[in-house]
Amino acid sequence: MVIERPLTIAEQASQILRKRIREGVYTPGDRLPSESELAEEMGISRTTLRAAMSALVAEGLVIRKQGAGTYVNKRSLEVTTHLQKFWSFIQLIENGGHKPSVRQLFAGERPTNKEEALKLEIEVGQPVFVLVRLFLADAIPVIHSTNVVPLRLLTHSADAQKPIESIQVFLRQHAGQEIAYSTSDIRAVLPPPEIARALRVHEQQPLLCFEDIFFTASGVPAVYGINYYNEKFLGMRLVRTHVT
Amino acid sequence: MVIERPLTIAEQASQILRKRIREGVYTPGDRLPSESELAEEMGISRTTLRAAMSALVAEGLVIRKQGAGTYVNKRSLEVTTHLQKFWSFIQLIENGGHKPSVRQLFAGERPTNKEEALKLEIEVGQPVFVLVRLFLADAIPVIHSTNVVPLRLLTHSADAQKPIESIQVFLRQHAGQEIAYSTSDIRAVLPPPEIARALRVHEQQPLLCFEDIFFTASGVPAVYGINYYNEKFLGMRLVRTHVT
DNA sequence: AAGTGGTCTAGACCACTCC
DNA sequence: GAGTGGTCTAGACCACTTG
Repeated sequence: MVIERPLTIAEQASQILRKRIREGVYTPGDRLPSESELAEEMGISRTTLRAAMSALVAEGLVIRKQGAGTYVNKRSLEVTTHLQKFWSFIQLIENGGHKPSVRQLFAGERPTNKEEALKLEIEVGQPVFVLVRLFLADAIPVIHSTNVVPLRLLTHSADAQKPIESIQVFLRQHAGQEIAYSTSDIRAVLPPPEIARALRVHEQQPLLCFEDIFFTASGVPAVYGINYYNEKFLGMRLVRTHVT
Repeated sequence: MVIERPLTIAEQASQILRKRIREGVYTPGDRLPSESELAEEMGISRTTLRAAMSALVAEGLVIRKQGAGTYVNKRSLEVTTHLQKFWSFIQLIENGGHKPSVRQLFAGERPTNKEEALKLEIEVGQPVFVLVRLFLADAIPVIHSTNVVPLRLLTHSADAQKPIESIQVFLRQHAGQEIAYSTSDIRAVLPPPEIARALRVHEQQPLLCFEDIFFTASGVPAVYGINYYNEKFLGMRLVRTHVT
């Protein structure tokens, strides 16, 4: 059971605007109604509408021009991935226009190795829960993901059978912990033989590797993840908006 | 001559807070004064202070806990790069704690090739201004950067002698254009021989490759950039904050 | 001059934690 | 219950473009 926080007014407004763009009410290159008009139409303050609009700006969906208006980005369709907020690989693959699926390769306990212990700030050999998954886009393996969680964080024991959707949800359910932030080290690597096999690439094929650490609000490392990403099949595109 | 926009109140407040954290007025793990207190102290509204604080949150410098307070992230020091922001490579290297320097390998005109023409949406063979630079951290080459600008955008001809700091500034000065947003495709590649030589790595050493396109507000591609990044010497770390 | 986005305010109410 | 951050409002003034 997942508890849903009700959407804020600003989030609802964002969704309405996103939908209108998607459905062509506002078409690429068009100027949107002014902020005041939209705010009045939706019955919200201009401040709140601006907050809603800022989300679209950050996504590169619209572009603000002071004194002139806000325009639908002509290239909004080319923009797929938002590294800022990509939390779920499933969504990443869906956004890329592919059919996502997951194969759970391993889920169980074992002692930590040195690397993991260092990153999670625990003693070597302490037990951890390990989750290895393969994400497929249209049945082609694109991401190999390994996640490691210190066992002592898990209050509710994990059911190894049930597939796990996202690490955030997993932690919330089994540890009562919320992720406050994460760091990702981005590297280019030649894949270890096992990974290359799983992703069906040559060992000489460079892969993107994301080494993530997820922290709770108290600054405790809760998850250590190593993710190999075959960007040949699934573009990894980052959008940056010039902040004014 | 560069025209400086005066800093907004929110930006000034951000800087003050950042400075206090850096100088240890607020130390890692500490709770900051409440938003109301800080706002009153600085003589600004709480709304504005929150905007200032949000910047620090996005950087992972502080962590907000509803009902409890705002805390200085214990790991704020480990956080170096913020991919979200438009970065200048110089700053990137400085943030990594190294001494930056630039070697300009080439600056001049030539006709486009097919790839560039495609990305810049111009005809093959149209003249472009090309800038090839090598960025060094403590005299070690870490980034090989090639930028291509359609020549017809450049109203003020470029002085090939003068070193160029950043593409944004270059465009502002020589084309009167502002960058509104950019897209970056992130890939892992084996470097072409020339790049490998410049960065002093083996050709079998995978490198991160950022393929950037910078757009003006009207959605016109203004710069096409290919940047090879040797992350072995300079970590590329991304921070993501869990948005509430 | 009119209209647009950019910034800021003072104040309200709510959800949450427990300093 | 007191104090904190989270959200929202109505309105003001400014900077900018010319829809």
